Amino acid sequence: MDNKELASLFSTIALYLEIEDVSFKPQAYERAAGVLETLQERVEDIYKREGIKGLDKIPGVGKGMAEKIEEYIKTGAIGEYEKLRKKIPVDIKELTRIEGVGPKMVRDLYKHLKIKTIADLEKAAKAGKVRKLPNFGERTEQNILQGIEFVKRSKGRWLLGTIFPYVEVLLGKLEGSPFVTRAVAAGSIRRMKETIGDVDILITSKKPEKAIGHFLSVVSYEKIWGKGATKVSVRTREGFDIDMRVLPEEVFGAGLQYFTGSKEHNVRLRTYAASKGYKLSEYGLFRGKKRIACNTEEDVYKALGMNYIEPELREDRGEIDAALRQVQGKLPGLPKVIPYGSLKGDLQVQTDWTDGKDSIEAMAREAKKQGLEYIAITDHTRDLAMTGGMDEKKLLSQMREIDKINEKLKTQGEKFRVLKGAEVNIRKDGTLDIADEVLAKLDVVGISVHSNFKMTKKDMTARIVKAMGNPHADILFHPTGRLIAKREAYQVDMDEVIATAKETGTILEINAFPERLDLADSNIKKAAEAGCKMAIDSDAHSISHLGYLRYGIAQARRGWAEQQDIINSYPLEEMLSLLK
DNA sequence: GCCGTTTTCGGCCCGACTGTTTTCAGTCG
Repeated sequence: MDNKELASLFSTIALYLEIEDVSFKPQAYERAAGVLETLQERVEDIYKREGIKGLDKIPGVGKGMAEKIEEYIKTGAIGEYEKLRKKIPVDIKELTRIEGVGPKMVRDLYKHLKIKTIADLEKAAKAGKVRKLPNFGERTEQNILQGIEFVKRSKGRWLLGTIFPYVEVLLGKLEGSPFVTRAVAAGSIRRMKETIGDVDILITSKKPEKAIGHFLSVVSYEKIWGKGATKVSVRTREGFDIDMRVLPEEVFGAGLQYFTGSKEHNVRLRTYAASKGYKLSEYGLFRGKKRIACNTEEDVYKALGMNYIEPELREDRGEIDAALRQVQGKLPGLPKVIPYGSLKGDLQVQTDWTDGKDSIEAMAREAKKQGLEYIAITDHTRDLAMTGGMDEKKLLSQMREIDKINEKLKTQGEKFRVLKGAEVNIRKDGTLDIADEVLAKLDVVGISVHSNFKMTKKDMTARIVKAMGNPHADILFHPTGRLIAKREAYQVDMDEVIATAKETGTILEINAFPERLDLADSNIKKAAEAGCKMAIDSDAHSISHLGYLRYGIAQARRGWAEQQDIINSYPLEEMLSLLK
């Protein structure tokens, strides 16, 4: 049983309770579901160790839900859920994925037409039955059909690395309009979440209608979901949604704060504001009718007695309390998260010696161009045959090649250094696939798991821990092996890996490749708290991938990491001194 | 059903847009 199943059950219960018009409970279940979704430890393990009391300690979980979790662990089912499902036997989760369809609509569709699934609904809508229901109409029926089309095609969330470059270009086009004063991304893009559901854009303008017209002229859209005086939302040709809102310049700060989210952060912030006698909305912070703050986000947080909170931290993971503590001079305050653009090197780069597309020299020159001072060439090793993995002999010959390139760069007056490295495979038994005496000659030894992903947690942990004990193993690359939306992380005890990293002085990687982003933010936070050092690497396989470093920095920021935690933000010699 | 700078009971974020209505409920973010 994993936490996600339970989270899904709870959010389904929330939907059922909304159908029944129960007040407040739905939010409670929804909140608990959100917490369980991202909880690191399995609830089953918590229960085994601390019993129902341990469950009660999970934020958002109280006595009632703790009992339901216990019931689920013991019996594999939750009676309450089964009861609700029997009463309204519909695939509510699936149906509410359709844009515009919520619990109440599901209730009516079931009541009148016995609709239980998306397939039922599609059939009824195509037959024109839906429009005849009370409070439904032709438009609603059309929207439902279009929504169903999207659900069918949708792959769900999009990788940050896919959406971010698109949005950068779009913002440039928006700023080019005389009707647009400012254009910024808000929402999960601004928080740099690893995946994005849809894109939120905020602009300020004195002529909202014209600004909206300009937006529609520069975006290639497939459909307009809705359009009002201050807001428009579209589905792009690429297949994701953009919500754009126009704000008056004077409330930009409050609006940006609100639309940046996260929802959980805002709920907590508003609740805190209310407890202090304020009202916070996208139009500002108010005391009674009087507006106290609205121009900038800094003003809003400051008026609430807090320091500015970076967008990447706004996930309701204790940042509000930390900001309050900081102002009172108490610890721990907010972290001073690592700034963008502060990396001096990249410690995982592949080249055309194995599965990369570009030469060592090309990678070096591009990295230099992007402001770096060093890169480590870390091509794959022997066991990864499909990439042309290098054996000791080939590795030694690559090292000679790197010497030549460094020499060449030096004679051309370029202040840049190419480091010798490798991405060495951790075999099933925890040994490495390159001999120690060759590893000793490398500047940077990365180690990683590329085979036997399906081992038990105990065996996988032992395998990785053993490899980290190798005196030449500098950095554990992509520590959990996950591929976002493609492959689950392998089973590994991260607490033990983090403890071993600290003990052995092994660096943990924050792999910036958009579909990896591995370590995940929650593990970065743990590693930083444990005092481990980390490295943000692009894992570039071509010159165009070197720009991925910014997603790694974003991930580090989301994990509350500071510049001192990240070894490749240090100058070369200092960085090297931190390796084994 | 949860939770506590309102602290074990009494609250629980706030506003825009849509589509159906004829004053508003539902949905979304």
